[in-house]
Amino acid sequence: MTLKVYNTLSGKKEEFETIEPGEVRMYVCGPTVYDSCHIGHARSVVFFDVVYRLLLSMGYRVTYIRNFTDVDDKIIKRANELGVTSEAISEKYIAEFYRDMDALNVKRATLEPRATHHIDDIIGIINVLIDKNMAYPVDGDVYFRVTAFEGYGKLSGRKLEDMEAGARIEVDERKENPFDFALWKSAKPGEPFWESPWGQGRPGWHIECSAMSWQLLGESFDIHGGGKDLIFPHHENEIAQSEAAFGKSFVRYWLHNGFVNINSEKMSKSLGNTTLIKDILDVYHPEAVRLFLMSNHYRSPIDFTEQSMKESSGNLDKLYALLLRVSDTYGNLPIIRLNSNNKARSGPVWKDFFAAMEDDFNTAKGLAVMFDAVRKTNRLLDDVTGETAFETKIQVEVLTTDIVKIANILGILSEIPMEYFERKQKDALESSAVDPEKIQKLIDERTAARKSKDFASADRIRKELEDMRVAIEDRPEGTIWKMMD
RNA sequence: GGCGGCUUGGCCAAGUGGUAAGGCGACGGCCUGCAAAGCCGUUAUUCUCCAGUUCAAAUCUGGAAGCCGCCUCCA
Repeated sequence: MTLKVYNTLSGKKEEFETIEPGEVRMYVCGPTVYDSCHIGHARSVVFFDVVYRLLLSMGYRVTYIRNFTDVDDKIIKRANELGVTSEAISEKYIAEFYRDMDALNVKRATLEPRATHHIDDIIGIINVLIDKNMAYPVDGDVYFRVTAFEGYGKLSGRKLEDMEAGARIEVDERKENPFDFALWKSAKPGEPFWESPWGQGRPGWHIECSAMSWQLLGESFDIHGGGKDLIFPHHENEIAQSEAAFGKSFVRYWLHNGFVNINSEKMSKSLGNTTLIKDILDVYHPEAVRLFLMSNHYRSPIDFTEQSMKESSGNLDKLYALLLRVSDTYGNLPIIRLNSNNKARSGPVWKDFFAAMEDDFNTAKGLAVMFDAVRKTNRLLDDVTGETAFETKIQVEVLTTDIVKIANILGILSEIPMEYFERKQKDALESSAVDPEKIQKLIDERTAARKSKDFASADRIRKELEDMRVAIEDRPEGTIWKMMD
C-alpha cells in the first residue's frame, strides 16, 4: 500500500516518498485576507484538511503550514475605501476565516504564519537573490530576473518565448523583461511600509511564501498545495525565488485543487455569484458542505447547486440515522468511536476506503465504499433475530467502526447523532414558525385514533401535519416527527 | 495566439486494457392499517463522434465536434 499523488510538476501520478522518513512537511497557500471566504476557499482548505488527516492516520509526523497573506494591494485598497488600516481589514477577515473554517470542522494547521510577521525573512531572501544576481533593484522596487532562472515555467509548462507572443501585460520600462516580477514594492503615500535596504516598502505577493516556507519548513519540503489558479504565476514564481536563492529543489509534490462553479458558471465577482461560506452555512449543515466537496475528485471542477447540496444533506442524514440506529440497537456507540481511533481494529471497509484515498485522494470512490457499508449495516440491522443477534452485533460493530473511522478522515459525523437530529429539528422549526407543542398534540391525537382503528382520522391528521411540512414516522417505540426539507 | 483539462444512464459521479462502483431520482416488491425510514429488484449491450492498435478499449493511438480553465487579482 503506497500513497500516490498527482504532481503538477511532472503531470503524473507519483509514489509519495517523503524527504525525511516518517515525516511530512506541507505548505498550503492560505487566503489573502481582504474579503469573506467563499465556497472556493472552502474547497481548497477542506481538501488539504483531508490530506492532513489522512497523512496523520498513516502515522506520519506532519508539519502543516497554512499562511495568511495579510499585506497586499487588495487589502490596502479595501482599507482606503473604508478609511481604516490594512491591519484592521486583515484582522477582521482572519477572524472570519477562522469562524468559517472552524464551523466546517477544519483542523488548525501546525503553524499559521502571516506575511507581515516575516518581513525580515523576506528581506533576507531578497538580499540573497540580489547577491546572486537573480534580482535587481530599481527606484526602491526589487524585481526577480526571470531569464536568470533556467527552470522558469517548469511548473506551469510554459516557455517565456511562448508567453511573450500573446502577452497582454502592462509594459513597465524599468523591468528588464515583462515577466520579471516584484519581490519588493516601494511604498506610495498612505500605504503601509517596512524599512528595507531599498527604502520603505512592502513585499511582493510571491516572496512571502518562499520566505515563510523556508523559515518554517526549510529549503526543501514535501508538499505544496493550493488552488489551480495559483500554478501561474504564484507557484511558478515561488519555485524561481526559492530555487534561485537556495540552489536546491524546492518542493517534491505540487498539489492543486480545481474550482467550484456555481450552477455551472464560473464563480466571480463580476458575475455576482460569489457564494460565501457563511451564507451557505445558514442553510446547510457544515458536514453536508464537506460531503458535497468530497463528492468528486479534487482536481475536477465541482458544481455547487441546490440539488447537489440537498443530496449531500440527505446523505448526511442517512449517515447519522445509521449511527442513531446502531446506538439505539446496541447502545455501544461510544465504544465504536473509541475503536475508530485505534489503527489495529480496521476492517475491510476501511481498507477499501484507504485504497481509494491512496490513489490520489479519490474521495468520490471512498464515499461509494462508505455508502456500501451503510447499506450493509442497515441490512444486518433489518435482519436481527434472536438467533443471529450476537453474530450480527459483531458484524455491525466492525462495519460501524470503519464508517466512523472513515468519517474521521473526511471530517464528518463529529456530532452525537441524537443531538444532530435535535438541532436540525430546532433549526427547521425556527425557520418555519411551526409550534412544536401543536405538533405533539396532533401526533397524540393521531396515536389515539390509530389505537381505536380510526384510520381515516389518523390519515387526516397526518395530512394536516404534512401541510405544516412535518413528516412523521411510526416506529415500534412510538411516533417521531421531523421537518421536511 | 500559447498552454492545459473535460465529454460515462434522467441528474451527480467512480472507473486508464479484461468486459460499466456509488449517490440522487423513477418504477416494482418486502415491511406498514396506510405511510415514512430501511431493505430487495429493475433502470447505460454501452461510455460525444469517426478511424486505428489489440484476442480484448470507456480505458491506448490519430482525427473531428462540443464544453471549460489558465495565460491579469483570484481557492
